[in-house]
Amino acid sequence: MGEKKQYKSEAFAAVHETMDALHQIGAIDKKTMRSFDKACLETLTGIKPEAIRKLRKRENVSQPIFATYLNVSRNLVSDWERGVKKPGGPALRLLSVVQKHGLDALA
Amino acid sequence: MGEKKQYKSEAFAAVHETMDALHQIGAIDKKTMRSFDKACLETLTGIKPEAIRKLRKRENVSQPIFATYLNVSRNLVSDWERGVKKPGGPALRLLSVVQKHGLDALA
DNA sequence: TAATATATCACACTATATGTTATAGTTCAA
DNA sequence: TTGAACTATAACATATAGTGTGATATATTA
Repeated sequence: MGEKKQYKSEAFAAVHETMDALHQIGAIDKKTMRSFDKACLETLTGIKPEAIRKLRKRENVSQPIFATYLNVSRNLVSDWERGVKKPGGPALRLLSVVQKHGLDALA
Repeated sequence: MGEKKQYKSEAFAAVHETMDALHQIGAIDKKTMRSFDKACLETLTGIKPEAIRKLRKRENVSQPIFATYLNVSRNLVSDWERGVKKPGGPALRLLSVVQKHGLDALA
């Protein structure tokens, strides 16, 4: 039903558009559509402390500024980069988005 | 130093570009630049349970799919929408991004 | 001198994960 | 039409660890 998903690549997104069109004209059923969607969803892996620091420096911002973007405390970013604490769940998704599209994607 | 920030509006972003250019040619110093940046950073407010549900329905996805996008558990989305639990920090930022740019922004 | 960035620590909180059960709607085949 | 299988959602309990707050200290920078 035109559900928006998250894909492993733009290629997957393109394929999904085709699948979606096929579904809308009745060529494929809902169940097939659902299982297809699930297969296309991306799985998130962890990120290493140094990778976080590199990412932040790539974006050329300080820890406080970086923290404000992600809506977390400044100390947390410091802890992440030193491996004291590890980002998970929503924070991991945010970092992934920044990796792919930059901090501007959060604006 | 061309730092990338998060702005309250596109107008702010435009103004920042100008400020950035002025800084690069030495018209303004680093300190002024920093304080300007801080003033432009957006403050995140909470989001009501119904707003989360509306947002998800606007994106036309189920709770499990929505959860996968945000990289949270399926039950958590249910709890958010019923007001049992409230998203904060990184999760709030993610929801804000989806509100402004849609789920595709997380792809 | 003053402001900023970063590191570091202690403490408390709650957001989140995980697992389970139940109900209802949908799909598909017998 | 019936029923089995799958999906979505709600609901609850438990445990974890991610996160926030506040403070201090050092080094850098305006």
